[in-house]
Amino acid sequence: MLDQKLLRQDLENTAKKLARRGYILDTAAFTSLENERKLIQEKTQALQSDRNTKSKSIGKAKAKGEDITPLLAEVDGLGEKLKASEHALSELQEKLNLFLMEIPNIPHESVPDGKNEDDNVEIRRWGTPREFDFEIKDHVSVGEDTALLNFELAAKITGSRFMLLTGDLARMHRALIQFMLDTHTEKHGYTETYVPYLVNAESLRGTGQLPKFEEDLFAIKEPEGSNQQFYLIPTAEVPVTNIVRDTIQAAEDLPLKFTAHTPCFRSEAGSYGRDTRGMIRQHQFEKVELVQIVRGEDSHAALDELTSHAETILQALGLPYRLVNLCTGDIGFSATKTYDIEVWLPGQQKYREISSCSCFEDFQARRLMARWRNPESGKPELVHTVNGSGLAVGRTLVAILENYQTSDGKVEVPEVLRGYMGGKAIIG
RNA sequence: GGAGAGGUGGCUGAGUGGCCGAAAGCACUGGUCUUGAAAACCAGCGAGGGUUUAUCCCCUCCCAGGGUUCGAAUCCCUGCUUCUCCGCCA
Repeated sequence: MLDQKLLRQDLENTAKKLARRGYILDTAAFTSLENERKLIQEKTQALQSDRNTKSKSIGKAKAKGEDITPLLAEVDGLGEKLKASEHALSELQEKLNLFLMEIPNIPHESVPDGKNEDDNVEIRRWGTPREFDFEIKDHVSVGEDTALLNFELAAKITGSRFMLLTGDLARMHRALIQFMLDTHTEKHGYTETYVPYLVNAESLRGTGQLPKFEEDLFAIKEPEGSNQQFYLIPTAEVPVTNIVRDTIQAAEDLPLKFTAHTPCFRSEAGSYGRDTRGMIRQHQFEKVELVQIVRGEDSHAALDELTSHAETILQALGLPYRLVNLCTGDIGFSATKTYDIEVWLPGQQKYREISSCSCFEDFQARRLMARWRNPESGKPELVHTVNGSGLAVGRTLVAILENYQTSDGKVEVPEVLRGYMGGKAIIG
């Protein structure tokens, strides 16, 4: 959520910045809502003030034993008026709030202009794609030919866009998670967390998935007699970032650095026909997430640092990748800047997203009311949030299957994973 | 699932209808004292919003949402949640 004050004081300029990402801010609608808000709020507060002073004088008169009937006559009807005014105000504030909640974040100056992913800017490449001296397969063929990956069974058990891993491939999947978590906790200073996979609507509002993107989520059927709606998490970002919702952090505790492995559940609404083959786009996948809660001035440096932490994993696994600065038309709703890390997939002859690292500045923090106490002012200030995948586990598995396939249809185990796999060097 | 007790500022915790945004203690900040520090003493110290150049002033907030009342932290209802005991369970 953007700062209301910013919209009031610098509306045209803000609209211009939002236009860079293709969002048309309805400035006339905002101005009229805001003007009405001001009017009704002042009226309501005047009525409240009136009620307070009159009620106090009744209390005092009563204490002195005076007759209060004339005073009671004075407040007659005030309650109705006040109630009506308060009601109008809360309705208006709800409208204004919804309006604000649907405005995306302002792109950072360093984000390149662009319409869609074709306009993203490559920053650097790491590693050299391997030359194969045999006919290569894509990850689906490698997995199915070794009988370690099965989509048909998953479709029977559940439906499309699910997968089933067996034997050494399931083990490698687990090994990847362990390796990523160990690296981030031991080498990069993150604190491992285990979090709920079901979250409430308030948490999803805090990180920006609600109210706008409900169709991307799996909602749990509401329990009988309860008014709590739960959702399956689309990313660990939601439960982990919400650790700091409604808190004021001490300055010396920042930055907070959390990592968590969780499954992620996405309905993939609007992606019919995309990546239908293979495990690139699933309803359920595992991810190791990195989250940093930092002071405002540190957030863009933190983004660079966090991105490099994710890159470390690919480097250790020996998987070639490139780093991309997403353009204004491709960054997510809540992000002010996003780097995508794209891994090389020989089966597709393409670099494909394997991690997305974003800086949100205070956009999430404002919704979360996540603050820290600045010792210089003594006042609470909004924190900045930064997060990224370190990495998407399923897609990492895809990259290994394709990059490490052998001429006899097996898969070599990357060196760093062998310790997690009982020393195995080849699977399949 | 059953029975009971709770949820108040950064923390502990008092407050059962008006004089309560809220005692007291801790923590924190500033000062006195001290060569310095500690102790002691003095003072300050919740958050959000409106208005304002700013001070002032005003409004809201004692888990959340409703209700009663001229007036609610306090009374009533619903939900959430924490703790204790019993049952069940991995």
